[in-house]
Amino acid sequence: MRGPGEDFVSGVLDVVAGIPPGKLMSYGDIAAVLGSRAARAVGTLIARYGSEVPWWRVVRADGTPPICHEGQAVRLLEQKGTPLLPTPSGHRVQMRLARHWLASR
DNA sequence: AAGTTGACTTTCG
DNA sequence: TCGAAAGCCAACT
Repeated sequence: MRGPGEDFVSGVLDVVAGIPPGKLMSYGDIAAVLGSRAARAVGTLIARYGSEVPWWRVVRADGTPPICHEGQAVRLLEQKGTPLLPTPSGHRVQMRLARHWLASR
């Protein structure tokens, strides 16, 4: 899938859109699926073009939600039934349970 | 073409 | 467990 016409942006959006409800993926994981380590680029692209995809299902590798919309992301995740873990600093996602594996890693 | 930026990751203290 | 620094890659100017 992802034919030759697909570029990095489309690949990222495609992977994010493919994350099932209740599951999560980290920026690095998405980059890995695309065959790259550009986790930062993934975040930037989602911020720009991810308005139509479930970006709240994409979190950092340590399980903390996106730095820009953490409060909103937590609320959405909680609403979607994602297992959250309360921390002294706020909330954190249990990647160990909710991580969605897709090829590689 | 080259340098800067960024919704990141990992390692060290 | 938390905080700071270095590393990496794609897009933007």
